Amino acid sequence: MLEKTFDAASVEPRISEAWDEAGAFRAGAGAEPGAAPYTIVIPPPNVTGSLHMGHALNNTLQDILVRFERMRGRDVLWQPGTDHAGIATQMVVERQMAERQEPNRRAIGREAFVEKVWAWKAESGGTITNQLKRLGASCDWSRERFTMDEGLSRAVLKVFVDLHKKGLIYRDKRLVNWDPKLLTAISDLEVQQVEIKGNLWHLRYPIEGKRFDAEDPSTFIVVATTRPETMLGDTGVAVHPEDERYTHLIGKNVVLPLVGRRIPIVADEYSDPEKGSGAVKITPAHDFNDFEVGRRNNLRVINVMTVEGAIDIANNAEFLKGLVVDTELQETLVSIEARDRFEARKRILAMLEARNLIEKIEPHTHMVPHGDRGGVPIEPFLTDQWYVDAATLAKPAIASVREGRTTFVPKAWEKTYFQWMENIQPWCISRQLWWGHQIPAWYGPDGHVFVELSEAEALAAAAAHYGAPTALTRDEDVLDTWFSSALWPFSTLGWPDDTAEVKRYYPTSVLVTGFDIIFFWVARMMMMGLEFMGTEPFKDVYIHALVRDEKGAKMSKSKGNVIDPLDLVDEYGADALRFTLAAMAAQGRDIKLSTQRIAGYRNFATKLWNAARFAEMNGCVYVSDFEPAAAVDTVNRWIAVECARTVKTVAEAIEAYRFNDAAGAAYRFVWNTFCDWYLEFAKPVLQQDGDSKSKAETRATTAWVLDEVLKLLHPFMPFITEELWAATAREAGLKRPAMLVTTRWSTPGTTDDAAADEINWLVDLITEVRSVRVEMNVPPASQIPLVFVAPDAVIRARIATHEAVIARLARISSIAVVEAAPKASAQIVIGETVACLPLEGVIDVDAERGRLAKELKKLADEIGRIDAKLGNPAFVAKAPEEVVEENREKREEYVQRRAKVDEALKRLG
RNA sequence: GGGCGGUUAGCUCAGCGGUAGAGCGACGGUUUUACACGCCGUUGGUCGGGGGUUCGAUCCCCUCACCGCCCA
Repeated sequence: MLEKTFDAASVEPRISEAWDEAGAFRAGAGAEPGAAPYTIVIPPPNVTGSLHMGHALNNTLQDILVRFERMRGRDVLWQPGTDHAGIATQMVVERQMAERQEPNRRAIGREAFVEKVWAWKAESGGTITNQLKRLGASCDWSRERFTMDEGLSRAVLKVFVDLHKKGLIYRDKRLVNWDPKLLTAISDLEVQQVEIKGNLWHLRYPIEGKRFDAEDPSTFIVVATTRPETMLGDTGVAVHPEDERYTHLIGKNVVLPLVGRRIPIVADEYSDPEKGSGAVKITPAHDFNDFEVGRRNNLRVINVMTVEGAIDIANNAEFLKGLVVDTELQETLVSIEARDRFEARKRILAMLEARNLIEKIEPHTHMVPHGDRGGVPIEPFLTDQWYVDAATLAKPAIASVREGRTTFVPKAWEKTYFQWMENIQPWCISRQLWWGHQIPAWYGPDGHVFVELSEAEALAAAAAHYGAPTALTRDEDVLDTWFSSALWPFSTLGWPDDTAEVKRYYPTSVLVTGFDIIFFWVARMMMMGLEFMGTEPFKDVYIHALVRDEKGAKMSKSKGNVIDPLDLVDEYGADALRFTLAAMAAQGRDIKLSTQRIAGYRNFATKLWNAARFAEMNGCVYVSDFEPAAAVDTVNRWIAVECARTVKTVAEAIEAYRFNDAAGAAYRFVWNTFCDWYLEFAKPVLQQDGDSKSKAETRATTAWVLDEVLKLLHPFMPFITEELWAATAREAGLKRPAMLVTTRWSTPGTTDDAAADEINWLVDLITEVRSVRVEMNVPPASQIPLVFVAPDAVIRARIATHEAVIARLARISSIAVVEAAPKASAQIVIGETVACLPLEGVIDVDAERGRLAKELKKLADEIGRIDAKLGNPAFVAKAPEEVVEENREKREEYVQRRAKVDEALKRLG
């Protein structure tokens, strides 16, 4: 006997273990011989991460696809793994070392530090994969990969070296986004714009050759800036060429306050006459726009900061070049040198103020770039870094989507993809970190670079180049983590080795991910897949929504509105959470998650459980050769047809990534069709004494539908369905040939319109009787007679067939057939049939009259509406034939019904 | 400033050329032996405003308003 309720907490671990023991998730498990492959690579979560709602949604959807295709007999591989998350992981380990008061990484050296990171990974790196298992994610865990694995690292090396040899990776000196906290370059994508309430400082820069007088605007030019501390590195002032206020100054110099450098006033369209004063200071070493302006106008590039973002001028030859160290500059050097950039800002402003060089201070809200990991404002910084020529690699990747070889679902995301890909910038891939793939570049004594797969090959190349064996030093830097993630769809399958898995499982079937990493990851996989495999890495890209809190706010730690999916699993069960996410995963809209909704789907799981209990209690045991199409009883034929229809709907919806439609169709069938109606119809048969053919058929049908439902729901609710699959057999003393996870998806079914008509009539009848009972205030417990007025042969047969059901579900004491409607009764029109509830002395005749009159009016309105349409010659002429016909038929139905209701009303007198 | 998306029942959302659906809530009833995480019934919407195309518009086009997100 099944337990009274489904206990997710105790069942889930047991089922997980059983799947594991059966090897049910292994690549190809349960596949038909010769089946086509179905591959998904997991978006590798960050190894330092723990499961959040986004992961829960992302992996639930993938698991639905994977379980569905596995059950259909495809050769399924769901490839799991994690990425090494260079910066994040290095930070985690450094923080841990600090907490333990251990010497920092520089003190212990690179090798020892990297060892510590590996040790950390061995101990804590499995957190998120274990959490995914709790969700039921049916990845082939035996194939789990990590971007720093030996094999994946070889893939990285090969890609780097090959791209370098093709000229698609190169070293360049450019301004990069520098994180002064983490001391590394980061890519454009890792920069987040944060709105900051700052100031716009209007500074007076004295014109060379004039005696500065704060009262006399002709002696200075006002520049507006949000970052006054960078003024130390100013090498020009730009004004718009057509800005008449400044034309006379173009070509003149200003004397840079606090420093004394003569810097030119140049004309450049970058300067916006509408903004600030219309004149802007140019600091090419510390601003991306200024860098371009400087380049156009031949301005010097003077870096005035250290990598930590502190002022570095006292021993800075480039800064001091051409300067005379007078008392003013001496004061500046003493006061500002080595100060952090924000402290330097305060001091510089104070010094400018003291010299009356600040014209005004305007509060100014603007976007300030921050490093997404370090969280501090990034500093544009001039350094040598490695770059990927993304523009070249992007071209075939754009074509793939344009020409439909890879499709985004929903299609709207293709626009986003194109927009970014068509304006793509060189990708800075070097990072000044220790944790990651060290760049395979070695430098000779003269700085000549050798990029090879190994040190030995580099040395050999150097010997050839220099004509003698030459010592080399390896580039210290590592690669952006996304560089290795870009190879994920083939590196995880064993590439660059020529493995059977690469041949079989590449390209993958679909990539499931959130829109936030289209740029970071999807685009880069497209580029690398095309370049190295010659084929797009995936056929479809399904972009799902973001999970938000109930109010629609993005979940974030700082807002404190993060819901831990595992808390929900604990409270409602993994199945309920999964079903909720699937049901809410409508394309193109974010998910506002509310616990009420999850509770609702937990109730659904309970409903399913109870239906199985009911079946069990009534001896509904699976009959192995049961053939639904051969069923005799109408209700059995009907439910089999409804079930088959649902199977089809759900399958088509999953194929189209319409998860909410799939979940909705399954839900409605199980609850509203199977439980609310079929099982109720079955009760009189199942609960009659003795055995009958009908009882046996109903038992077999119930068991069969239940099995179909378990299969249908398994991709969404794997735990409860797997549990019931085993339990329903066990209780009957049977054993299933296979676990549900590898059992074949449901078979195509039959149609039977006659059965559907009959059951729809029955449902309408019962619903109407119930409704009238309530309206007429018939006490719920009382049984009342039902009288059919002159039914035809078909209806008579239906009445005879379903008498017991009608009596039970509509609480009817007796059913009779008469030629004329009894007086003072409530009358119900079902199609062409009139049925009466003779309630002489019970019903309120006026109320009944009102009820019928209301219905009559409704019918008249409908008919009027259709008449208006059909009376419109343009409609009849232009609308499609079937629409016109449909309206005629509908009108005919309404007219007939109106006649019946009208008669009923007249009978009341 | 540029781009994208949204605005449908009290709430959360489906639908997207033939005048609207679900879940939750609300209200009323119900301990009928699968299930009160249940059952039965009821209520509830000029589909953001305006204009256009069409025989017909929640659905297509234009426009306005408000709300998000991304990029400057």
